[in-house]
Parts: sequence; structure tokens; C-alpha cells
Amino acid sequence: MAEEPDAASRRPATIGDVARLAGVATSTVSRALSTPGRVNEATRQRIVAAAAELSYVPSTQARSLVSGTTRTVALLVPDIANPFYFGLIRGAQRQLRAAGYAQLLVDTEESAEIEAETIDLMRKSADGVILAASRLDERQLAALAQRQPIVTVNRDVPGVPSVILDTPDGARQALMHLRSLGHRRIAYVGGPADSWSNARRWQALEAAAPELGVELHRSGPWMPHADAGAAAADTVVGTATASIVFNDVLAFGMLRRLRERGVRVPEDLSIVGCDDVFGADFCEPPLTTVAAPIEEAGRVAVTMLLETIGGTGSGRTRAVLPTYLRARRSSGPAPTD
Amino acid sequence: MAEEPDAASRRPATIGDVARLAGVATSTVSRALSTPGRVNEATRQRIVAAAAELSYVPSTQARSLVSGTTRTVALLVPDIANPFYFGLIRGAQRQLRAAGYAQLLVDTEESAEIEAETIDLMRKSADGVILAASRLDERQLAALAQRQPIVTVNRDVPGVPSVILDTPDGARQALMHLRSLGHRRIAYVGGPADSWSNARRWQALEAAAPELGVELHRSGPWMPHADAGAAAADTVVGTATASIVFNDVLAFGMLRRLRERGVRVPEDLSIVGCDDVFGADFCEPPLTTVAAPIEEAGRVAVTMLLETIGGTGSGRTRAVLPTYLRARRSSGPAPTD
DNA sequence: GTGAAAGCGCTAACAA
DNA sequence: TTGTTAGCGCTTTCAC
Repeated sequence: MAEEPDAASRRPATIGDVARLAGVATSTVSRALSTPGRVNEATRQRIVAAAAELSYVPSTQARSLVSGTTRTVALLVPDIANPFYFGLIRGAQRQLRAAGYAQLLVDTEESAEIEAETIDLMRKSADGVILAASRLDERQLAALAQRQPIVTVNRDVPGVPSVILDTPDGARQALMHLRSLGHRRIAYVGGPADSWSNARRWQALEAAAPELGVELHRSGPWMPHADAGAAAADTVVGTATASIVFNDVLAFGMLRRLRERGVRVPEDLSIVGCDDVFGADFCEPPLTTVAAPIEEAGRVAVTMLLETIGGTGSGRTRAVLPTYLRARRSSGPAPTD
Repeated sequence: MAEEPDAASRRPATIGDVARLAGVATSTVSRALSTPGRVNEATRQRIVAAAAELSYVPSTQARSLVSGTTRTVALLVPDIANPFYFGLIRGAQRQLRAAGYAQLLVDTEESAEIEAETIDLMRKSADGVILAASRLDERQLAALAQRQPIVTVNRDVPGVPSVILDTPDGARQALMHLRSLGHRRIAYVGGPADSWSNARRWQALEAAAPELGVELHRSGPWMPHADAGAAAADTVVGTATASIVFNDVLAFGMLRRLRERGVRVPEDLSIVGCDDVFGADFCEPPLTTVAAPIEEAGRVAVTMLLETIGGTGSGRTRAVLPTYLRARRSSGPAPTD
């Protein structure tokens, strides 16, 4: 194999090049490649060979121009560096690849503005959008969903299909767990003020506390970053003997602070996180946490979105995925007051 | 504001709709929106207003069909769930957004085949490709780079622009650090056999060991997953008093195993990781690790790629980013043998 | 400064 | 079974 002229030529092969080489019309090439049944087997083979020789790749742009469809789905997450979204991203990507779709990942940097702007842009570039932990308000979300297929994750707005991780239930489990260990004064260390999940978890705890005989305290709002954990930890020490924390990342920061202050976990203060993020079993002590099937959430979101796009909508518009408490060592017995 | 008819109409507005509403030709709309200087200010305003009213978004597909350019860059990573890539993804995304590009993120699942296939697909869908820790061999990589703009991260192939994190130097720093602590028998716990960085780190260590009077052992290859850490840890105990590990994730797994076995870190066995991944300062004990400016690597890779695409190539074809040892507590003094 | 028309690569009628 | 033709939405000559 000496020179390969086609490889050297800068311009990628078009359907016209393939047609010329195979001695057929472009429409035949198109058919051979997308509706193999409707073309003579011999010519089909000739065409496939020609395409291979020119290493022809169909232009997705041209295709979508005529089909009006892009076979691309956008996934918007508030913070790509938050390990919580890893599983979601991966689950979505797997399901998308299987369906022959590409994934456009966008980090909206916790900004409602960037989010809205991106969704609008995507109206032409993607067939649909998956919104993780959207920062938009209900009205906006509902309006946008009118215009283009949208599925939300961890955000429930009437009329917008959604995948919900039932973390309020997980929080309830955590509360019972701590209570059964003997804790009576328990704090909820809350996440961002505009977080929908956060509000729902608090509600669930508030509802469950009385009948358990738990004195419930509230701390926050806190940003879901490890750095915020220091201040958060300080608010809890002395107030409660156990805490349920918005998410693991925040809990990591608390753990670090408590170690600095010499407050022992779980002996002096119990901690329960949420998400079962990467690292939750490596930290000191390993973190008891509300684990959620986040990768599955990604897959389900894609499935629902593709149903919406395809109009195959079985009508399922809301999926609630169960969570469970993964008890490790950061929630020991209640300290004797 | 009662009914908003345009919002209700399913079909998104095209340039033609805008032209009609503004009472001009489509070409004028096009100019007004992309070359504002070449159009009368009054008409421009009329057009902008019309576009806003119809909430017109230009079709990127149609644009790229005529321009031959997609303003999209593909980023291929072997494993999206590996926290090492977070920073890279984010750095790349920031720089891309600033330049008005979209990011197509693909998880190649550590498969050379998926990688090659994806790169080929991207020839038409993206203006360029960033390859993190490519699994392809030199020949393939060089050939692909002929056909489309490619920048590699942590992979150096002649003729392919690359961003290199100088982890071999970091490994050398780790070796000196451990030696100065009194360690003489030190193991390198290696990563995947086909990892280019892995090979280079070993070379660096091998070269540095004699003059430091270090007896260097080698363990591996291991997959860079926490689960692999258990077996890896077992190979080191008793052989060496300190170990330099391919990456933090593997080190996490080792830490867990050593805790189970009752081997104290760093008293009985010192550990130095690599990457300074999320969690390295939360684990027990906090992990001393070779830290690399990974987010910067993402930004630099994008810059280099865009230069290649734009033909603005200043000719810079290789960026080497320094690394440094971030000493925490997992590398204590040498145990007395 | 603006409009008419051609064409980017592809698919989908419609004919043959 | 295959070829011809007309567009998808946009940019870009080329006239005016």
C-alpha cells in the first residue's frame, strides 16, 4: 500500500463521491445506506465498498437539515465537578449510545441564566434536553417544555416528565435509623435555598420527627461544596447529637472540620450524608449515606425523553426511584448527653 | 399579554419567517445577524426585533452545512466516572464556551475500538477532537491526526499536538520525598499496561532510583479502579516500606485493604498517589499525591485545538504542564525494619 | 444597503 | 430497482 490518495485529500467524501465511484445516483447511495432493503443486493455491495474505500461518513448536519432531527440529546448539569452527576452522565450516555444518539453535555455552572440560554440554543441543535437539578422556576420550565422535549431529574413540575430520586424517603430512613440508635436531637444540614430536593427532604423530616419523638433542628442553607462544610459543622456541634446532611460533598467538609476540632464522629456527633458519592467509603470515618440509583436515573431519563421525542409516549411522565440508607460507620450510638 | 401565537406554533421560526416579518430578504437577515456592520442600522433593529419576537434561533445545522464548520469540539475520555477527568472536562468546557463552541463529551469506556469509531464519526460532526489518555497506538493516532484536528492529553505522538502532565517528574519528586523520609525499599504500583503515562513514570523512577540508593520494586499492571487496590496492596506489603501508586483511585482501594488487614498507613507502609483527585484529602489517612493542573490542561488543549482549526497555529505543538508533590499524611517516616 | 439566486450534503417524493 | 428533482435553512456571491 503506497499512497492513499483519498486519505490525503483534505475534503471529506460526500455522498456524491460515493455515487460517482459506484456508478449510481446519489439517491441510490442514500437508500443503500439507510434503507438497505429497497435496493438491489449487488449494487448495495458496490456502494458499500465504494463508501468504505472513500471512508465516507454521512454528514449529520445535512441529514438533520432534511430530517429536522439531530439524533443528539443535551444533558444539562449544574456542576460537572460534583461527583453526584457522574453516574447520571454515564447512565445517560450508555442509553443514548445504544439508541444511536449523541450526548451534548453542558455545565450550567449553577446559573439559571446559562441554563435558560442553553436550553433555547438547544432547540435547534438537540432533539431534546435532560435537565438535572434545574435552577429554573416552574413557570419557565413549563413554558420551555411546551416548545421542546424536556425531561427533568430531581425536579417535579406539572406537565414536565421527570425522574425523581426519592431522597425524602431516604432522609426519613436516616431519621429512623438515628432515632433507633438513641438520638433525640437531630439536625438537618440543608443545601441551596432554591433546591427542590432540599425542600422536599426537609418537609419529609419535619413530618416524621414528631411521631418519632425527635427534636429536629435546621441548619443552612449551604452551598453543596466541601468548603461550606466547616461553617455547617460548627452550627451543629452542641446543638444536636446527629445530623442528616444535604449531600455527601457537604458532609465531607463537615468531617474534615470536625476532625480539626477534635469532635469525634460518630461518638460525639453522628453524620448521615446523601448520594453515596465516590469517596463516601474512603473518607474517615466511612460515611453512612442515603444511596440513590443515579445511573439508573440517567438511563430512565433518556428512555422517557426518547419516548417523548418519538411520540411513542406510553404516557409515563414521572418515574420515582427508591433510595435506601447505606449504613457505614459515621452514625454510631447517641452520645450520652 | 394573552395568547402568544408564535410560542404555540410547533415549528421553530426560520430565517424566512424573520425576513417576512421584518419585510426584508433572507440575505439581509443573515447579514444583520452575523455581519451587523454591513447593514443599515434602522433595518438591523427592525430585524433584531422581529427575530426576538419570533424567538428565532439560527439553525446550527444549516449554518455548518454551508460553512463546513460545526463550532463543536468532541472530548473523548476513557472513563467518565474517573474523577481525574472532571477537571479536564470542566477546563475544556469553560474555554470552549468562551470561544462560542459546544462540547460533545464521549465516554469511550477504555475501548480503543469505540475510540477509533467515535473519532471517525466526529470527522463530520465536530471541528476537532481532544483525546484524553488515548488507547490508540501511534500509527492510528498519527493517521487520524492527518485527517482532522486532534489534540491529545497525556499522550505524545510525533506530529500530534499534545498537552502533557509531567507526572514522571512528580513521581521523581515522590521518590525523593520518600527517600528523605528514610525509605529504601519502594514499590511502584503500576496502572494499565497500555498506559503511556504509566510507562513514562516507571522509566523516570527507574532512572532516578540508583543514585538515590533506592531498591525499586514493581507491581502491576493494575486497572485504575478502587477494586483493584486490594490485590495491589497485598503485593506490596512485606516487599517495600513505601509505594508510589499509579493514581489516587487505585490508592484508595489500597488504603481500604490495608485498613482491613490492620496495616497502618503511613507507619507500616507509606503511600503516595497521583492526580490529587476529589477525595484525596478526605480519605483516611489523607493521601499524599502528585498533583497536576488538570483543569489547566483542559483549557490549554482547547486553545491548541482552536489554533489548529483556525490555522492560527503559532506552531506550538506540545505543552508540558508541571506537577508537584502535595504532601499530606499518608507518607510518614520509614518503619524500622 | 439590499435583493435574487445558487449551492452546502442529504433525503424523499415522483417518474421511469 | 433506480434516476431525477426539489427542497431542508442558511450564507454568499453577484447584481442592482
